[in-house]
Amino acid sequence: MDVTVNTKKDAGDKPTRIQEINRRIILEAALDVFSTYGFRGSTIDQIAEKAGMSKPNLLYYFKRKQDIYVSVLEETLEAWLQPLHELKPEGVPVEELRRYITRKIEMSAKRPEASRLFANEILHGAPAIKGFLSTSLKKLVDEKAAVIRQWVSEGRLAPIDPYHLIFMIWATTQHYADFDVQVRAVLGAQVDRPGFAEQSAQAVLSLILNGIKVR
Amino acid sequence: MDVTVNTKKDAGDKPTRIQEINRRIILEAALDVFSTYGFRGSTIDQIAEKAGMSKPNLLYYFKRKQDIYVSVLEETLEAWLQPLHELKPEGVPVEELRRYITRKIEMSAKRPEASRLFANEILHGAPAIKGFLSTSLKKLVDEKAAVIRQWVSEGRLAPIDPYHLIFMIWATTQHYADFDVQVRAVLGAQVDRPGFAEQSAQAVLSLILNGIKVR
DNA sequence: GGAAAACTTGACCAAGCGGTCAAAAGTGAG
DNA sequence: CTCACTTTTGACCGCTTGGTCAAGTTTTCC
Repeated sequence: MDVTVNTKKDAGDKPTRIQEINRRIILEAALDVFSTYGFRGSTIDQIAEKAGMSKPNLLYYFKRKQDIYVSVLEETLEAWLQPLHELKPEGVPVEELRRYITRKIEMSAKRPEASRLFANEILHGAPAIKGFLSTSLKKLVDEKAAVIRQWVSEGRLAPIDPYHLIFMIWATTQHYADFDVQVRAVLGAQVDRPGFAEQSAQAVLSLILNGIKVR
Repeated sequence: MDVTVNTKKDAGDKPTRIQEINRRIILEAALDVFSTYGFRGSTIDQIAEKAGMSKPNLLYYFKRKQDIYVSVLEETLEAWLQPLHELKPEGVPVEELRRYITRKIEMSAKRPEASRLFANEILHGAPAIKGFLSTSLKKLVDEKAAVIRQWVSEGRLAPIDPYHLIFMIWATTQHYADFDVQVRAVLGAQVDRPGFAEQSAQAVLSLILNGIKVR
């Protein structure tokens, strides 16, 4: 699997109204299907049905299954990394991290499919976004790790390796989306009670923030 | 996909020497393949090749692809939950949790394929082990959550919801196995430097333990 | 050593799936 | 309205893959 995007009309031709609408519909259907069954587990027919069109019609907009997949991935990646971009060196460390964690939890709760899509992609070796991970993502993380390290060296955070801190935040915030069935199996119906998301967020927040506060 | 195991000689017939050997070989090969490509992404041929036998021969031992899958899952599940079993109410809370976390990290480091196998299964809705999750796993977690809650109520741990604590431990300890490519993309070669595993373990441990220590 | 049972495999089948194609139906600018 | 262009689809193709089968080979046990 390579990373080439190969949608119809890649060249500058501006898309027609119908094209815009149908691309959107397809990508939404594809996010649903891919996040549930993974790349290999999903079929073009499934996506086509969910999008309410015939398979050849779908293939008219995206020439290959991979193209749909990569497009969905690219579309969501941007939004996914946004919260980390907003971690500002000039803020109060604990507050900055609190906001970052809160935003990540919100995103996982609001768009669990997106979370699962990435989880699945990475779990299987990230064939489609490996390049992205080791360039853009690495750059962003390096940058923010430096910020955190600076905070630590100023004594405004407990000493902790910034990379590991970031990984832990990722792991915990995405857990409830990615492993939803497991959480449900253990906690049962209470997962659907109002306030559950807030309660989880509170637990994650308090544990991590307590762990990094200077004492 | 249902949960029926349907291996040959399910009935009491004791397996022959050859059967024992070949089942083992197959299950090992299957763990490798399934953990890398997921259930749908794996083919019987791949497993057969890795196991060094022909496809029909493999199917002589496990009648269906699912049977292999479920067997691998069951085999590893037991070991996977062992550390949690060993969380003892009579121990010193922080030390008990330290040991639990340490053991979980060791397992993830030593058998990342097992971790990925579960992650993939759960990510896709746990079709094969949903029943197990909501019975055995739930029972075990309920039990240990009660232990932790008791510790908290005795003031020996900072107040935290025990279920969320357990989820966080799972999330963080499995992250390095499940999202290995991402960790590698960000950290580069240092992942392979000796001592990296210990360093990660230290980071996870110190953050979680600091977060739950009474202050 | 030989029969019965266990094991192994090449050849094969049917279903599923990614992708093509040619022809029909719809759309919109002049 | 018309004609060029875009969009839609039924039918189809070839390859992959899960699973079968019958015929061969090896092991076991007397």
